[in-house]
Amino acid sequence: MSAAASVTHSYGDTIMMEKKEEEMREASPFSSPTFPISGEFLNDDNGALDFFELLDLHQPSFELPPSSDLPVDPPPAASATSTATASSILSSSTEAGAGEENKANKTDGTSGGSSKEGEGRKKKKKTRQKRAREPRVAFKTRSEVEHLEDGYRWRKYGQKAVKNNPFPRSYYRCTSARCGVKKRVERSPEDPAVVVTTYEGQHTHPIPAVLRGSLRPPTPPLPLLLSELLPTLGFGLSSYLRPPQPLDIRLLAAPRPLTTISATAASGDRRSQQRWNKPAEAAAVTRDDGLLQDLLPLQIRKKEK
DNA sequence: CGCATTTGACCGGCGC
DNA sequence: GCGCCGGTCAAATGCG
Ligand SMILES: [Zn+2]
Repeated sequence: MSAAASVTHSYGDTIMMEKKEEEMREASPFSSPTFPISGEFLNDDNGALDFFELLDLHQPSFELPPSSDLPVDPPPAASATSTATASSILSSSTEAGAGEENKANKTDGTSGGSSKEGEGRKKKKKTRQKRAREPRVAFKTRSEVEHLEDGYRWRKYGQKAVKNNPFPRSYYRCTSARCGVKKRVERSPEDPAVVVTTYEGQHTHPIPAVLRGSLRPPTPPLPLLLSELLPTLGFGLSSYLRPPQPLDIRLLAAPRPLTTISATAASGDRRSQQRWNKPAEAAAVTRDDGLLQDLLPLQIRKKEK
């Protein structure tokens, strides 16, 4: 039930505007402080398990094994500052009863106008390989802006509207020649302030030391932390991890954001979910230091245009 | 002029 | 078998 479409209003205005962001930023620089961070990690062994799908389809009731070898700590709810929307970052409980489908407008011209001008598209690879089910890692970040800087260069190759989510999902691919890492970005249907970034694959190259002038330290912040946690799950994620950082001016205002890490692992039939709540300091993820400062000018410059 | 984004079409899987 | 849906391609467009 629930006409998901109508959800669009209130927040929709704020978020929906893609280009309008710029204006919005200038207009309300501090109205909604964006701050990180919440990360969710999930791994599909071979079944391609999406936590999104889990959320959407299975609802909050995860397939958690009763044994729950891992102590699941209920997030104390991110006690966000007063100004911000203090909501539990780990909002696993998404749409309840999301089974309704509101068919409003389909961009896809499957039916209806089937007037294709050109001709059949080129025959792509005959053997349509199903792509190795690479582990997927999802990060949840509170941010107004969708562009979260993670140090890599991405090329957008698609944008699609997903069901039960008024916000479109964007598909990116790493621009490096050999690197086939993909990433998709979307906003949480319930909390437009939350941006979920899902990475898929592993980079086969070092981080482009771009970002003019100052570059980030070669030591990835998060991996260290996870390296101790992941072994429990039975896979090495440390290689993939790279928490996106909201590239936002206002972000700087946030001193010590709360970091919530959640992991969902799927091994064959079993699924185990883990959640960690740690202060940012402990995670040391928030070593924004001078990095953001460097990015600032870059952002501003863009905004200007 | 090169490259990133935009955007509609197409495709393959899955459920009815 | 058809239609829904998520995912990808590629031509066109925009931007520096
Ligand atoms: Zn890459």
